Amino acid sequence: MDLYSEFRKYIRQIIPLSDSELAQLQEILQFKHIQKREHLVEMNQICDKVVFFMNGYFRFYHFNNEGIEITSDFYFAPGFVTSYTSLITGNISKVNVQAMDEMQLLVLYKHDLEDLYQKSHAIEHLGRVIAEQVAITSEKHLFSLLFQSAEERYQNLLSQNPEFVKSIPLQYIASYLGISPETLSRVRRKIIG
Amino acid sequence: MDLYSEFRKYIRQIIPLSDSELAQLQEILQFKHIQKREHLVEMNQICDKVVFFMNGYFRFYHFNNEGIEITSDFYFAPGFVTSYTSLITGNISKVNVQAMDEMQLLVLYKHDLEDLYQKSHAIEHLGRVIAEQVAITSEKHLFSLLFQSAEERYQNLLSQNPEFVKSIPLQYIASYLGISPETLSRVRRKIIG
DNA sequence: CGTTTTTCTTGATTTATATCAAGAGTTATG
DNA sequence: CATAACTCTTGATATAAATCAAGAAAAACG
Repeated sequence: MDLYSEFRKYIRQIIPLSDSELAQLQEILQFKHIQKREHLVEMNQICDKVVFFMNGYFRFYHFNNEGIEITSDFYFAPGFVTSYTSLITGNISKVNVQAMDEMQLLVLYKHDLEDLYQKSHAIEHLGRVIAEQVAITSEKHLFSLLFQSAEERYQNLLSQNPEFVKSIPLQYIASYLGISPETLSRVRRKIIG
Repeated sequence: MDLYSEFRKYIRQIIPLSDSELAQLQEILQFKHIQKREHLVEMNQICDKVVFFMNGYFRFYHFNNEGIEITSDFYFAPGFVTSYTSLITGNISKVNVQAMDEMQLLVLYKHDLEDLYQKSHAIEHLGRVIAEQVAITSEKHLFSLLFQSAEERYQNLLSQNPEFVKSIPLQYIASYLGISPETLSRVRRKIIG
């Protein structure tokens, strides 16, 4: 199945769209290729697009005040990815968004998407549902940092997002959990026994 | 100005709504009174409403595995408040939502709101904008926990949300910043000099 | 494949922050 | 307004996790 078919299938799983609305959405898509380790969004630049992808995953990261790289998020296929806050506010992105595999992308530009939101109630609805998912995911990560210990956070990740632990280098997982790679290594040894 | 007028004014600041749409929205509002320290949402119960409030603030909190109360969020007037994840997913709320002042509330029930979303594109748009704001706010808090030290987080809060530090007991601020009250006290002494 | 590069683990030490304990302010209340 | 009930601060000590350092394991590459 090609990328466009996958896209339609994915959208239809979220909300029912008429053929005409789906066609409208598909009309604004732009095809793009991205290399492994290439950046979809660079820190300190404004992000004006959302992309759809069918394989691999993206990593979000940031350099803190000591110049240390901190990973804040992962987005797995299939789905949409963007530097959400930058897209919505129009301010510069605080994070780099990096493709962790070679991928085919379908790009939706903000300008075109906003036009569609105005034209179509159903597509506006899609936008709301996606915004709600982003909010929920972010809150989950926030709560794990605020409410749980390093070990609980890792256990929680294992049960909630096993694909993270399977596919992502542990140094990035550690950073996402707000701990050092050494601490994660010790937590894992303790758990596995 | 009464609560309903404030409500209309607040909505109009976010998006332009016709008189008829505003009337539709106002029709589903239910008036409610809440006492200081009373809970709008109880942990482990499903939240099926959003409320609008004009004074005071709400505190979100949770009990961690050791039974310690952790504050995760504050919502200041004027605005909407709800246990967002519970409202969207229909699952039980992980947090208590507590009124920190005596307040007058305008309640919107999920069921009524969803009807309106379907009927009115403009109100669906309002829902998207609010979801986006929730996502952005949550990401900001998440980033501060992941990227910054205790001291940086407090400095950041002082500049970004000075009203928090002015109105909220320090023990709750400390918890929101992911640190103990004693550590916050020491950070403050160091900063003020 | 064998070599280089990256990733992960382990131990020793340091550090930031938590915890414990007690007293000083501050706010609420009979 | 006096007493009680919180809230905040300060010091002493404990602890979880970071950092430093080096080697082992795994992955990438010519």
